[in-house]
Amino acid sequence: MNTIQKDNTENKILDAAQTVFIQKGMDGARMQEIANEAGINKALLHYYFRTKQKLFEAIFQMLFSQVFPNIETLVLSDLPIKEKLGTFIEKYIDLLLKNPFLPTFILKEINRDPEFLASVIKSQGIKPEQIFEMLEKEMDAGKIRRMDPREIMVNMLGLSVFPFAAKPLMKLMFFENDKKAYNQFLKERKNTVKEFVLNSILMP
Amino acid sequence: MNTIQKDNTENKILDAAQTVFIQKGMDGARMQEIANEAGINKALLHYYFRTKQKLFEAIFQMLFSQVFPNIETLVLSDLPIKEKLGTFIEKYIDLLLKNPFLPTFILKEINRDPEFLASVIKSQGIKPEQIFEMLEKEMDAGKIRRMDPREIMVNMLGLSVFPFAAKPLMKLMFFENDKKAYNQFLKERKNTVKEFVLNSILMP
DNA sequence: CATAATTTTGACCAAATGGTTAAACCAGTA
DNA sequence: TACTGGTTTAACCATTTGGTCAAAATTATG
Repeated sequence: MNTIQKDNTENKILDAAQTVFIQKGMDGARMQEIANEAGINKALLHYYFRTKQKLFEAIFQMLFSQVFPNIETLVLSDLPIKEKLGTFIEKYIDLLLKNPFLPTFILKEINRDPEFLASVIKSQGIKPEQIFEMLEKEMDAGKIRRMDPREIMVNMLGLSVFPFAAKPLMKLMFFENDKKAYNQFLKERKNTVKEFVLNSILMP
Repeated sequence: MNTIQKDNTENKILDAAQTVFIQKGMDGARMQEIANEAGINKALLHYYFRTKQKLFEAIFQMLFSQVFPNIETLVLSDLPIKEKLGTFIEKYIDLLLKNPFLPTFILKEINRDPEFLASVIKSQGIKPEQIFEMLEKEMDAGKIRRMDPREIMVNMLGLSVFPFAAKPLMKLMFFENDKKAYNQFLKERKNTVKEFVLNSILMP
Protein backbone atom coordinates (compact mmCIF):
# COMPACT_ATOMS: atom_id res chain seq x y z
CA MET A 1 0.00 0.00 0.00
CA ASN A 2 1.38 3.38 -0.90
CA THR A 3 -1.53 5.28 0.57
CA ILE A 4 -0.37 8.05 2.79
CA GLN A 5 -1.56 7.23 6.27
CA LYS A 6 -1.16 10.54 8.01
CA ASP A 7 -3.07 9.64 11.12
CA ASN A 8 -0.59 7.32 12.77
CA THR A 9 0.90 8.29 16.08
CA GLU A 10 4.26 9.36 14.74
CA ASN A 11 2.70 11.90 12.43
CA LYS A 12 0.38 13.15 15.12
CA ILE A 13 3.45 13.79 17.24
CA LEU A 14 5.32 15.50 14.43
CA ASP A 15 2.37 17.76 13.70
CA ALA A 16 1.88 18.65 17.33
CA ALA A 17 5.59 19.19 17.91
CA GLN A 18 5.78 21.45 14.89
CA THR A 19 2.93 23.56 16.18
CA VAL A 20 4.38 23.94 19.64
CA PHE A 21 8.04 24.36 18.67
CA ILE A 22 7.14 27.02 16.15
CA GLN A 23 5.17 28.94 18.71
CA LYS A 24 7.49 28.57 21.68
CA GLY A 25 10.88 27.61 20.32
CA MET A 26 13.04 24.86 21.71
CA ASP A 27 13.46 26.45 25.14
CA GLY A 28 9.87 27.55 25.56
CA ALA A 29 8.25 24.31 24.38
CA ARG A 30 7.09 21.73 26.92
CA MET A 31 6.88 18.01 26.25
CA GLN A 32 3.59 17.87 28.10
CA GLU A 33 2.13 20.55 25.85
CA ILE A 34 3.20 18.65 22.76
CA ALA A 35 1.62 15.50 24.16
CA ASN A 36 -1.63 17.35 24.86
CA GLU A 37 -1.62 18.88 21.39
CA ALA A 38 -1.17 15.42 19.92
CA GLY A 39 -3.80 13.95 22.24
CA ILE A 40 -1.50 11.28 23.60
CA ASN A 41 0.46 10.35 26.67
CA LYS A 42 3.73 12.14 27.30
CA ALA A 43 5.62 8.87 27.58
CA LEU A 44 4.75 8.14 23.97
CA LEU A 45 6.82 11.11 22.88
CA HIS A 46 9.85 9.49 24.41
CA TYR A 47 8.88 6.13 23.01
CA TYR A 48 9.01 7.56 19.48
CA PHE A 49 11.71 10.18 19.81
CA ARG A 50 13.83 9.33 22.86
CA THR A 51 14.55 12.92 23.89
CA LYS A 52 13.23 16.45 23.44
CA GLN A 53 16.42 17.34 21.60
CA LYS A 54 15.91 14.54 19.07
CA LEU A 55 12.28 15.49 18.52
CA PHE A 56 13.29 19.09 18.02
CA GLU A 57 15.97 18.15 15.53
CA ALA A 58 13.46 16.19 13.50
CA ILE A 59 11.18 19.23 13.34
CA PHE A 60 14.00 21.62 12.54
CA GLN A 61 15.15 19.41 9.67
CA MET A 62 11.62 19.28 8.29
CA LEU A 63 11.13 23.03 8.46
CA PHE A 64 14.59 24.05 7.34
CA SER A 65 14.40 21.91 4.25
CA GLN A 66 11.72 24.26 2.99
CA VAL A 67 13.89 27.33 3.36
CA PHE A 68 15.72 26.85 0.12
CA PRO A 69 13.30 25.63 -2.50
CA ASN A 70 14.86 24.03 -5.55
CA ILE A 71 16.52 26.98 -7.07
CA GLU A 72 18.91 24.74 -8.93
CA THR A 73 16.66 24.30 -11.93
CA LEU A 74 15.90 28.00 -11.90
CA VAL A 75 19.54 28.99 -11.79
CA LEU A 76 20.48 26.62 -14.58
CA SER A 77 17.61 27.63 -16.84
CA ASP A 78 18.30 29.98 -19.75
CA LEU A 79 15.77 32.59 -18.76
CA PRO A 80 16.98 36.17 -18.82
CA ILE A 81 18.36 37.33 -15.48
CA LYS A 82 15.40 39.59 -14.92
CA GLU A 83 13.05 36.59 -15.04
CA LYS A 84 15.29 34.44 -12.91
CA LEU A 85 15.51 36.90 -10.05
CA GLY A 86 11.85 37.80 -10.36
CA THR A 87 10.77 34.19 -10.19
CA PHE A 88 13.05 33.49 -7.26
CA ILE A 89 11.62 36.36 -5.26
CA GLU A 90 8.08 35.40 -6.15
CA LYS A 91 8.51 31.76 -5.17
CA TYR A 92 10.30 32.67 -2.03
CA ILE A 93 7.68 35.11 -0.80
CA ASP A 94 4.98 32.63 -1.74
CA LEU A 95 6.67 30.13 0.53
CA LEU A 96 6.75 32.67 3.34
CA LEU A 97 3.11 33.55 2.80
CA LYS A 98 2.24 29.92 3.25
CA ASN A 99 4.56 29.53 6.25
CA PRO A 100 4.76 32.94 7.85
CA PHE A 101 6.21 31.42 11.01
CA LEU A 102 9.29 30.04 9.27
CA PRO A 103 11.55 33.12 9.49
CA THR A 104 11.02 33.67 13.18
CA PHE A 105 11.55 30.04 14.00
CA ILE A 106 14.64 29.61 11.87
CA LEU A 107 16.26 32.88 12.93
CA LYS A 108 15.67 32.07 16.58
CA GLU A 109 17.13 28.61 16.39
CA ILE A 110 20.09 29.20 14.10
CA ASN A 111 21.29 31.67 16.69
CA ARG A 112 20.62 29.35 19.58
CA ASP A 113 22.59 26.44 18.19
CA PRO A 114 24.77 27.26 15.19
CA GLU A 115 26.66 23.98 15.50
CA PHE A 116 23.52 22.02 14.78
CA LEU A 117 22.72 24.35 11.91
CA ALA A 118 26.04 23.48 10.32
CA SER A 119 25.25 19.79 10.38
CA VAL A 120 21.85 20.41 8.81
CA ILE A 121 23.27 22.55 6.06
CA LYS A 122 25.85 19.94 5.25
CA SER A 123 23.25 17.20 5.09
CA GLN A 124 21.13 19.21 2.68
CA GLY A 125 23.76 19.72 0.02
CA ILE A 126 23.19 23.39 -0.61
CA LYS A 127 25.58 24.99 -3.09
CA PRO A 128 25.42 28.76 -3.29
CA GLU A 129 28.48 28.87 -5.58
CA GLN A 130 26.28 27.92 -8.49
CA ILE A 131 24.22 31.05 -8.00
CA PHE A 132 27.27 33.24 -7.58
CA GLU A 133 28.75 31.97 -10.84
CA MET A 134 25.53 32.65 -12.65
CA LEU A 135 25.36 36.19 -11.31
CA GLU A 136 28.96 36.86 -12.21
CA LYS A 137 28.37 35.75 -15.76
CA GLU A 138 25.53 38.23 -16.01
CA MET A 139 27.86 40.94 -14.77
CA ASP A 140 30.46 39.99 -17.34
CA ALA A 141 27.77 40.20 -19.99
CA GLY A 142 26.90 43.68 -18.74
CA LYS A 143 23.38 42.76 -17.83
CA ILE A 144 23.61 43.81 -14.19
CA ARG A 145 25.82 46.16 -12.21
CA ARG A 146 29.13 44.79 -11.04
CA MET A 147 29.01 43.95 -7.35
CA ASP A 148 29.65 41.19 -4.85
CA PRO A 149 27.05 38.53 -5.79
CA ARG A 150 26.67 37.73 -2.11
CA GLU A 151 25.28 41.21 -1.62
CA ILE A 152 22.55 40.45 -4.11
CA MET A 153 21.62 37.24 -2.35
CA VAL A 154 21.62 38.79 1.11
CA ASN A 155 19.56 41.69 -0.19
CA MET A 156 16.93 39.49 -1.78
CA LEU A 157 16.66 37.33 1.31
CA GLY A 158 16.59 40.28 3.67
CA LEU A 159 13.91 42.13 1.75
CA SER A 160 11.78 39.01 1.58
CA VAL A 161 12.30 37.65 5.07
CA PHE A 162 12.44 40.72 7.26
CA PRO A 163 8.79 41.82 7.04
CA PHE A 164 7.77 38.34 8.13
CA ALA A 165 10.31 38.06 10.93
CA ALA A 166 9.52 41.49 12.32
CA LYS A 167 5.80 41.22 11.73
CA PRO A 168 4.56 42.21 15.20
CA LEU A 169 6.81 45.26 15.25
CA MET A 170 6.12 46.43 11.71
CA LYS A 171 2.42 45.82 12.01
CA LEU A 172 2.29 47.87 15.17
CA MET A 173 4.50 50.73 14.06
CA PHE A 174 3.53 51.14 10.45
CA PHE A 175 0.01 49.71 10.27
CA GLU A 176 -1.60 50.61 13.59
CA ASN A 177 -1.77 46.92 14.38
CA ASP A 178 -4.20 46.31 11.51
CA LYS A 179 -3.76 42.63 10.75
CA LYS A 180 -5.55 42.64 7.42
CA ALA A 181 -3.71 45.65 6.18
CA TYR A 182 -0.40 44.08 7.06
CA ASN A 183 -1.22 40.80 5.39
CA GLN A 184 -2.19 42.74 2.29
CA PHE A 185 1.14 44.52 2.51
CA LEU A 186 2.93 41.19 2.69
CA LYS A 187 1.14 39.93 -0.39
CA GLU A 188 2.10 42.99 -2.37
CA ARG A 189 5.68 42.49 -1.39
CA LYS A 190 6.09 40.01 -4.21
CA ASN A 191 5.93 42.87 -6.65
CA THR A 192 7.56 45.61 -4.64
CA VAL A 193 10.59 43.53 -3.74
CA LYS A 194 10.95 42.47 -7.33
CA GLU A 195 10.84 46.05 -8.55
CA PHE A 196 13.11 47.23 -5.79
CA VAL A 197 15.77 44.65 -6.50
CA LEU A 198 15.64 44.97 -10.26
CA ASN A 199 15.67 48.76 -10.14
CA SER A 200 18.78 48.64 -8.06
CA ILE A 201 20.87 46.13 -9.96
CA LEU A 202 19.79 46.10 -13.60
CA MET A 203 21.94 48.15 -15.91
CA PRO A 204 20.30 51.44 -16.81
CA MET B 1 27.37 63.86 43.52
CA ASN B 2 26.54 63.39 39.89
CA THR B 3 29.41 61.04 39.28
CA ILE B 4 28.26 57.92 37.48
CA GLN B 5 28.69 55.10 39.91
CA LYS B 6 28.39 52.09 37.68
CA ASP B 7 29.65 49.55 40.13
CA ASN B 8 26.64 49.37 42.43
CA THR B 9 24.75 46.13 42.73
CA GLU B 10 21.81 47.18 40.60
CA ASN B 11 24.04 47.95 37.65
CA LYS B 12 25.99 44.79 38.10
CA ILE B 13 22.71 42.92 37.88
CA LEU B 14 21.57 44.83 34.82
CA ASP B 15 24.84 44.17 33.06
CA ALA B 16 24.78 40.49 33.88
CA ALA B 17 21.12 40.12 32.97
CA GLN B 18 21.74 41.82 29.65
CA THR B 19 24.56 39.45 28.85
CA VAL B 20 22.57 36.35 29.71
CA PHE B 21 19.22 37.41 28.27
CA ILE B 22 20.85 38.39 24.99
CA GLN B 23 22.56 35.04 24.71
CA LYS B 24 19.74 32.82 25.88
CA GLY B 25 16.53 34.80 25.54
CA MET B 26 13.86 35.03 28.19
CA ASP B 27 13.03 31.32 28.14
CA GLY B 28 16.59 30.07 27.98
CA ALA B 29 18.00 32.38 30.64
CA ARG B 30 18.38 31.15 34.23
CA MET B 31 18.27 33.37 37.26
CA GLN B 32 21.16 31.46 38.79
CA GLU B 33 23.28 32.10 35.72
CA ILE B 34 22.56 35.80 35.92
CA ALA B 35 23.50 35.79 39.59
CA ASN B 36 26.76 34.01 38.84
CA GLU B 37 27.53 36.41 36.01
CA ALA B 38 26.93 39.31 38.40
CA GLY B 39 28.94 37.64 41.14
CA ILE B 40 26.16 37.86 43.68
CA ASN B 41 23.59 35.74 45.47
CA LYS B 42 20.50 34.72 43.54
CA ALA B 43 18.20 36.09 46.22
CA LEU B 44 19.60 39.54 45.52
CA LEU B 45 18.14 39.43 42.04
CA HIS B 46 14.72 39.11 43.56
CA TYR B 47 15.49 41.75 46.13
CA TYR B 48 16.17 44.27 43.38
CA PHE B 49 13.78 43.06 40.68
CA ARG B 50 11.06 40.97 42.32
CA THR B 51 10.62 38.52 39.41
CA LYS B 52 12.39 37.22 36.35
CA GLN B 53 9.69 38.82 34.20
CA LYS B 54 10.31 42.26 35.72
CA LEU B 55 14.06 41.93 35.30
CA PHE B 56 13.58 40.89 31.70
CA GLU B 57 11.29 43.81 31.02
CA ALA B 58 13.86 46.21 32.38
CA ILE B 59 16.46 44.78 30.02
CA PHE B 60 14.13 44.74 27.04
CA GLN B 61 13.26 48.39 27.60
CA MET B 62 16.94 49.29 27.77
CA LEU B 63 17.83 47.43 24.61
CA PHE B 64 14.78 48.36 22.61
CA SER B 65 15.26 52.05 23.25
CA GLN B 66 18.42 51.80 21.16
CA VAL B 67 16.59 50.40 18.17
CA PHE B 68 15.32 53.69 16.94
CA PRO B 69 18.03 56.28 17.41
CA ASN B 70 16.90 59.87 17.27
CA ILE B 71 15.86 60.11 13.72
CA GLU B 72 13.61 63.03 14.53
CA THR B 73 16.31 65.63 14.09
CA LEU B 74 17.45 63.89 10.95
CA VAL B 75 13.98 63.78 9.45
CA LEU B 76 13.29 67.43 10.23
CA SER B 77 16.63 68.65 8.92
CA ASP B 78 16.77 70.31 5.51
CA LEU B 79 19.35 68.00 4.04
CA PRO B 80 18.58 66.63 0.59
CA ILE B 81 16.76 63.29 0.70
CA LYS B 82 19.79 61.46 -0.55
CA GLU B 83 21.76 62.62 2.47
CA LYS B 84 18.94 61.91 4.87
CA LEU B 85 18.50 58.32 3.84
CA GLY B 86 22.23 57.78 3.54
CA THR B 87 22.85 59.09 7.03
CA PHE B 88 20.02 57.03 8.47
CA ILE B 89 21.39 53.83 7.00
CA GLU B 90 24.89 54.64 8.11
CA LYS B 91 23.87 55.42 11.68
CA TYR B 92 21.66 52.40 11.86
CA ILE B 93 24.28 49.95 10.67
CA ASP B 94 26.81 51.59 12.96
CA LEU B 95 24.47 50.85 15.83
CA LEU B 96 24.18 47.23 14.72
CA LEU B 97 27.92 46.91 14.35
CA LYS B 98 28.30 48.03 17.95
CA ASN B 99 25.45 45.78 19.11
CA PRO B 100 25.33 42.88 16.70
CA PHE B 101 23.16 40.90 19.12
CA LEU B 102 20.30 43.42 19.06
CA PRO B 103 18.42 42.11 15.99
CA THR B 104 18.34 38.52 17.14
CA PHE B 105 17.25 39.44 20.61
CA ILE B 106 14.56 41.89 19.56
CA LEU B 107 13.17 39.67 16.81
CA LYS B 108 13.01 36.72 19.16
CA GLU B 109 11.21 38.57 21.90
CA ILE B 110 8.78 40.66 19.87
CA ASN B 111 7.44 37.42 18.53
CA ARG B 112 7.32 35.80 21.93
CA ASP B 113 5.31 38.52 23.60
CA PRO B 114 3.78 41.08 21.21
CA GLU B 115 1.51 42.43 23.95
CA PHE B 116 4.47 43.60 25.92
CA LEU B 117 6.03 45.05 22.81
CA ALA B 118 2.98 47.22 22.32
CA SER B 119 3.32 48.70 25.79
CA VAL B 120 6.99 49.44 25.19
CA ILE B 121 6.33 51.13 21.88
CA LYS B 122 3.65 53.27 23.41
CA SER B 123 5.91 54.32 26.27
CA GLN B 124 8.66 55.33 23.86
CA GLY B 125 6.62 57.77 21.85
CA ILE B 126 7.73 56.66 18.42
CA LYS B 127 6.05 58.45 15.54
CA PRO B 128 6.66 56.97 12.11
CA GLU B 129 4.11 59.32 10.52
CA GLN B 130 6.69 62.08 10.57
CA ILE B 131 8.96 60.04 8.36
CA PHE B 132 6.15 59.05 6.01
CA GLU B 133 5.14 62.69 5.53
CA MET B 134 8.69 63.64 4.75
CA LEU B 135 9.02 60.87 2.18
CA GLU B 136 5.73 61.79 0.56
CA LYS B 137 6.85 65.37 0.19
CA GLU B 138 9.94 64.19 -1.62
CA MET B 139 7.74 62.15 -3.94
CA ASP B 140 5.56 65.14 -4.62
CA ALA B 141 8.68 67.10 -5.42
CA GLY B 142 9.69 64.39 -7.86
CA LYS B 143 12.88 63.56 -6.03
CA ILE B 144 12.11 59.90 -5.50
CA ARG B 145 9.87 57.34 -7.18
CA ARG B 146 6.27 57.30 -6.06
CA MET B 147 5.62 54.34 -3.78
CA ASP B 148 4.24 53.40 -0.39
CA PRO B 149 6.63 55.09 2.06
CA ARG B 150 6.24 52.13 4.37
CA GLU B 151 7.92 50.01 1.72
CA ILE B 152 10.94 52.26 1.86
CA MET B 153 11.16 51.97 5.62
CA VAL B 154 10.73 48.22 5.67
CA ASN B 155 13.30 47.87 2.92
CA MET B 156 15.90 49.96 4.68
CA LEU B 157 15.37 48.12 7.94
CA GLY B 158 15.36 44.71 6.31
CA LEU B 159 18.52 45.33 4.33
CA SER B 160 20.29 46.60 7.43
CA VAL B 161 19.00 44.15 10.00
CA PHE B 162 18.82 40.85 8.15
CA PRO B 163 22.53 40.15 7.73
CA PHE B 164 22.95 40.59 11.48
CA ALA B 165 19.93 38.51 12.43
CA ALA B 166 20.84 35.67 10.10
CA LYS B 167 24.55 35.89 10.77
CA PRO B 168 25.25 32.21 11.54
CA LEU B 169 23.37 31.09 8.45
CA MET B 170 24.82 33.65 6.04
CA LYS B 171 28.32 33.24 7.39
CA LEU B 172 28.10 29.50 6.90
CA MET B 173 26.45 29.49 3.49
CA PHE B 174 28.12 32.42 1.79
CA PHE B 175 31.43 32.80 3.63
CA GLU B 176 32.50 29.27 4.49
CA ASN B 177 32.12 30.18 8.15
CA ASP B 178 34.93 32.70 7.92
CA LYS B 179 34.23 35.06 10.81
CA LYS B 180 36.59 37.80 9.74
CA ALA B 181 35.32 37.81 6.19
CA TYR B 182 31.75 38.09 7.37
CA ASN B 183 32.51 40.92 9.75
CA GLN B 184 34.22 42.72 6.91
CA PHE B 185 31.13 42.15 4.81
CA LEU B 186 28.98 43.65 7.55
CA LYS B 187 31.17 46.73 7.72
CA GLU B 188 30.91 47.27 3.99
CA ARG B 189 27.16 47.01 4.20
CA LYS B 190 27.02 50.69 5.16
CA ASN B 191 27.93 51.58 1.62
CA THR B 192 26.28 48.80 -0.28
CA VAL B 193 22.91 49.24 1.41
CA LYS B 194 23.11 52.95 0.80
CA GLU B 195 23.84 52.44 -2.87
CA PHE B 196 21.25 49.74 -3.19
CA VAL B 197 18.47 51.80 -1.67
CA LEU B 198 19.32 54.98 -3.48
CA ASN B 199 19.68 53.23 -6.82
CA SER B 200 16.26 51.78 -6.42
CA ILE B 201 14.29 54.81 -5.33
CA LEU B 202 16.01 57.91 -6.62
CA MET B 203 14.52 59.32 -9.82
CA PRO B 204 16.65 58.46 -12.82
C1' DC C 1 28.53 53.54 70.79
C1' DA C 2 23.85 51.86 70.12
C1' DT C 3 20.16 51.39 67.37
C1' DA C 4 17.74 51.38 63.17
C1' DA C 5 17.65 50.60 58.28
C1' DT C 6 19.39 48.54 54.34
C1' DT C 7 21.82 45.04 51.82
C1' DT C 8 23.46 40.33 51.27
C1' DT C 9 23.51 35.50 52.11
C1' DG C 10 22.59 30.37 52.75
C1' DA C 11 19.12 27.32 53.33
C1' DC C 12 14.93 26.04 51.92
C1' DC C 13 10.37 25.18 49.27
C1' DA C 14 6.87 24.09 45.92
C1' DA C 15 6.08 23.60 41.28
C1' DA C 16 7.50 22.31 36.88
C1' DT C 17 9.85 19.40 33.79
C1' DG C 18 12.38 15.81 31.09
C1' DG C 19 12.65 11.29 31.43
C1' DT C 20 11.82 6.19 33.18
C1' DT C 21 9.37 1.95 34.12
C1' DA C 22 6.32 -1.68 34.95
C1' DA C 23 2.13 -2.97 33.79
C1' DA C 24 -1.91 -2.92 30.65
C1' DC C 25 -3.70 -3.05 25.99
C1' DC C 26 -4.15 -4.71 21.43
C1' DA C 27 -3.28 -6.53 17.22
C1' DG C 28 -1.82 -10.69 14.69
C1' DT C 29 -1.05 -15.74 14.50
C1' DA C 30 0.17 -20.58 15.48
C1' DT D 1 -7.11 -20.00 23.11
C1' DA D 2 -2.59 -18.78 24.35
C1' DC D 3 1.41 -16.64 23.07
C1' DT D 4 4.14 -12.77 21.02
C1' DG D 5 5.35 -8.39 19.42
C1' DG D 6 4.67 -3.77 19.35
C1' DT D 7 2.04 0.20 21.41
C1' DT D 8 0.04 3.03 25.12
C1' DT D 9 -0.71 4.44 29.74
C1' DA D 10 -0.48 5.88 34.76
C1' DA D 11 2.48 6.46 38.24
C1' DC D 12 6.81 7.72 39.55
C1' DC D 13 11.61 9.88 39.92
C1' DA D 14 15.51 13.11 39.97
C1' DT D 15 16.68 17.49 38.83
C1' DT D 16 16.01 22.11 37.79
C1' DT D 17 14.14 26.42 38.67
C1' DG D 18 11.82 30.64 40.23
C1' DG D 19 10.96 32.34 44.35
C1' DT D 20 10.89 32.96 49.78
C1' DC D 21 12.65 33.78 54.44
C1' DA D 22 15.03 34.41 58.52
C1' DA D 23 19.33 35.51 59.94
C1' DA D 24 23.80 37.70 59.24
C1' DA D 25 26.57 41.52 57.54
C1' DT D 26 26.99 46.15 56.45
C1' DT D 27 25.91 50.93 56.46
C1' DA D 28 23.58 55.00 58.07
C1' DT D 29 21.88 57.72 62.03
C1' DG D 30 20.97 59.59 66.64
